[in-house]
Amino acid sequence: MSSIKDVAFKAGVGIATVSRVINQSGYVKQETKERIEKVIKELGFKPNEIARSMTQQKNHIVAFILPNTKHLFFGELLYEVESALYEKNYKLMVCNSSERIEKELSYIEMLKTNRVDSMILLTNNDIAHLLDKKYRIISFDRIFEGIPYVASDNYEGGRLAALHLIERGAKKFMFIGDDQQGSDNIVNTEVSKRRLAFIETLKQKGFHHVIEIEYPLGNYIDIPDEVQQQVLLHKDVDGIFCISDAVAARVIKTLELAGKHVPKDVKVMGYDGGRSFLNLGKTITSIDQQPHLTAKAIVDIIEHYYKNTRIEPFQITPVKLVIGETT
Amino acid sequence: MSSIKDVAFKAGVGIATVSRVINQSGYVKQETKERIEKVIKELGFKPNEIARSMTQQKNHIVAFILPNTKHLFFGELLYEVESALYEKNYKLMVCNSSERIEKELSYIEMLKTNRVDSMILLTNNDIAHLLDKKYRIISFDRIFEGIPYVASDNYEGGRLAALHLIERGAKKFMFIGDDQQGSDNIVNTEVSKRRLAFIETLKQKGFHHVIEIEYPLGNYIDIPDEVQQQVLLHKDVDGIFCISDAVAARVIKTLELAGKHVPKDVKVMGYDGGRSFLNLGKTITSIDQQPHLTAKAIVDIIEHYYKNTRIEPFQITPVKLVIGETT
DNA sequence: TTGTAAGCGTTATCAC
DNA sequence: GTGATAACGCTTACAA
Repeated sequence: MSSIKDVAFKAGVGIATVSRVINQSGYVKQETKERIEKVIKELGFKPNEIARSMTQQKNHIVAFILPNTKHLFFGELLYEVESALYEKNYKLMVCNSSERIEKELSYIEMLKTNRVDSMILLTNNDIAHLLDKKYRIISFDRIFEGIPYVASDNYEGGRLAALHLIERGAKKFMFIGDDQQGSDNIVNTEVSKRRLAFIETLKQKGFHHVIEIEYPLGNYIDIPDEVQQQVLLHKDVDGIFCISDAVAARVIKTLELAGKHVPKDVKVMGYDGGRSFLNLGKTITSIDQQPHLTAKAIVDIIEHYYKNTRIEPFQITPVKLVIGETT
Repeated sequence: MSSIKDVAFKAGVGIATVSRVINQSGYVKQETKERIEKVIKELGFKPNEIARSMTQQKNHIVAFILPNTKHLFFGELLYEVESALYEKNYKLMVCNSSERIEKELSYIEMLKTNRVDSMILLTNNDIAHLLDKKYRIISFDRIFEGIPYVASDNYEGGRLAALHLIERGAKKFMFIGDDQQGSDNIVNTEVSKRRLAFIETLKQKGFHHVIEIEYPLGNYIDIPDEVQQQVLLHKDVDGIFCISDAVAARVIKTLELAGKHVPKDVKVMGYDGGRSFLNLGKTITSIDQQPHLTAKAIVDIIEHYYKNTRIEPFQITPVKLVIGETT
């Protein structure tokens, strides 16, 4: 690959002038500029980004640490984040943590070694004390002291779910989620507000008894058998709000296998947007997190980091009720 | 961040010696080594990877260009590729092309500008002539002249599908796929062998008439209404093989809405592995591409590139029949 | 308006 | 065993 030197030599100018042309910085005589551009084209010269990163101590690469890219919501979020970054000319590195803290840490090292210069963090591990504030870090959904975060409006999501189930005529409610969502957990997560809002809203409307099923945080895909048993145990429940569409799908299947009709006997809602394209049977009523909006908020913060402008401590993006066939 | 210079100064040695210690190259007296390691720890020094890339003209970053990360199969493949690369200490950049050729080209530029030093390409666009053989490029599923590629055993997949449907008692067959899969297309894809094998195998078993429905390549998620109408039109068909689980899911839903029972009236198979965790209703019988195996094959080729060892022109990885509730 | 040269943080060569 | 020093390809003072 030809370098700036080759261009300078062939055009009979100094390398600084070539640099000025490719960066459109400083003054260059029109004539010189054209000559240089011609040579650049002839040689097919492209500036070496590694060398640029070297002088600027920045590479405009963002790392996204997330549990995995298999979960439908994560795949969508990743897609939106990458698309939004692309517009602004940042590049995205994916880092599957599989929820393992040691993998997360090894990825976080990339900030110290200048492999990436900013990082989006989506984790349930309590790694706050390991996050150096001097780096450009953004958290999604989890609240870490001193780290800006982005989340969709989980409280509103829980509220909408409660109101919708009430409107559909449900009288006896259940909430199903994984236990990291509890408000008294080590990791403070925005997600816990789904349950909170759901229960508070029901209370306000006169429904004081809500069955809460929480289970150990899993792989986002499978839910334990006990949960399914619990669902069948409470035969009078007719309105169920699940922490995700994946959980809702399982719950619906469990109910139907047991001879219950959804939504006639039981109304079931999920969370994330119901965009499950492999949705055999019914489409799920859900709360859409609108990942394109959270992605935009994340990229906004990243830009503020790079521009050294003021960063809001957090950004909450709107959610939307999506009515499917399960309520 | 402290540099190698700071370490050298504080340890009272030259920078070359420090370099030898961090790279475990060349001879360093045990005593010196220990002193340097102590200083490294004290300073929290980490070598700057940008500078390293500078001298080595390599950054061990791999780009993965793919249509999107929303499709379940892509999300899985991405996960497996990233995991396999992680083991070997490579980093992965994701590049959603949304099937747009200009985005693909802009990502391919990253090879020229040294932002990444190898690339996995998953595309339906005919960009063979734009791919410079001097770069480390690997294609998934598509055959481009002179570019090594990896694919799962699509022929075997089609064959297994035919045999399974026959075994389940189907007599009248249909294939549903998108038209880029046709063998006479501009882009030569391994995927076309699914159809080929399906039809050839049926013929061998005495079934000579297969209805083939092909439609313009879509976004991998929606299938056109016409396809669904076609499905209902051929009332005597009782064995359908679809190009993906996503398509199969739609077909099944269409059939069931029309009052047909799957699998009693019609047996339907998909492709990709049936791991649709949002699978309400029935689980789909499918051909598992075993993305962990293709991922491994891809990473193998990448390693050969870096080591400058001989690269096989292609790698075909095994598939597996997964029996669900739709056949 | 342009060119020279220092510097970014490493690695690698070559004396000592 | 070890330490200067040149390179890697660029940006950016500073001088001309």
